[in-house]
Amino acid sequence: MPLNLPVELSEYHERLAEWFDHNARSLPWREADCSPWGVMVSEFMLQQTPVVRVLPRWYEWLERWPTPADLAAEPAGEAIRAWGRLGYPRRALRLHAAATTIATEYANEVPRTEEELLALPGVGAYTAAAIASFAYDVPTTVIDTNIRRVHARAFAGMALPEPSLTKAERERAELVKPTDPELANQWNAATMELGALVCTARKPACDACPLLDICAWQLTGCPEPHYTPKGHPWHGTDRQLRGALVQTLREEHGCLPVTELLGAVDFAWADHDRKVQCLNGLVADGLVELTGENLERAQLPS
DNA sequence: AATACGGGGAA
DNA sequence: TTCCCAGTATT
Repeated sequence: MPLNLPVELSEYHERLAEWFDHNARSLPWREADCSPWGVMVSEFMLQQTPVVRVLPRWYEWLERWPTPADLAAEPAGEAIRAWGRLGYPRRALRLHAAATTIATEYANEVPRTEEELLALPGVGAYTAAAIASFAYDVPTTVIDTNIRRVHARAFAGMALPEPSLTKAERERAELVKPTDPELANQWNAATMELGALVCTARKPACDACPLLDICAWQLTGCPEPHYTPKGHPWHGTDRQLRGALVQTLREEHGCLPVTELLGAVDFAWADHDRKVQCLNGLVADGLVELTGENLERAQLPS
């Protein structure tokens, strides 16, 4: 891949490192005394959920469940309840399952290699790389939505990256990463932070960017995106309905008659059949459990 | 390669 | 309203 940069790569590395030193947010999972488990919990919570919403939940979780075994010792339903409204509660279910594996198969220590991490439920390419790099200083290549956007702009002159991650992007990310292991890990964190604070999707603060004069996007006149992202609906969807059902059970400690559960969720667009379908979907996903002689009661998994 | 999967806050 | 957020798993 021809990068054809206006300056040496090391110039990008040095500028971003300098910027990161002065501008990085102080986040608890970045503290030197944060455990790999703390990093892992943060990475699960941060999958599609912004930092500001994650922070309070993260403190609660780490205080209540300081190690994977502490979480594994409780029912999965407690994880779903403590997840609150972070969204995608299956993440809580998978984090609980991953904690169980770590407690039983890894002596309660979060694994260090990407291969082992990838085998855990809820851990994909990004999360495995992030835990390895941030918790264990493994100088691997981390690629998240922020890093993709920074690379697309700074190195390819594009307003936005392609809708889905490409092989070319992965190769480029390898190419631009510092060779020095310590610098590589800082580069991972710094690039992500630049994307979150300055090189944002909506209205980038280019005047505050340390790469302004060497950014390919700037140098080509900030072209518009070559596509328009398609938003996905929310109101009237199964996801809204499922979310309301789970939230009802979250607030209800213990079990609830199914009729009462369905009655508690009142959307004009959702008839009884639709609610039943969604409830069954939640049961199939392991997010809800039916109990009683005729499965007439519902609860979070015990 | 597409789609399902939550939820809230900013523009 | 629309778009975005430290994505993953399934089809």
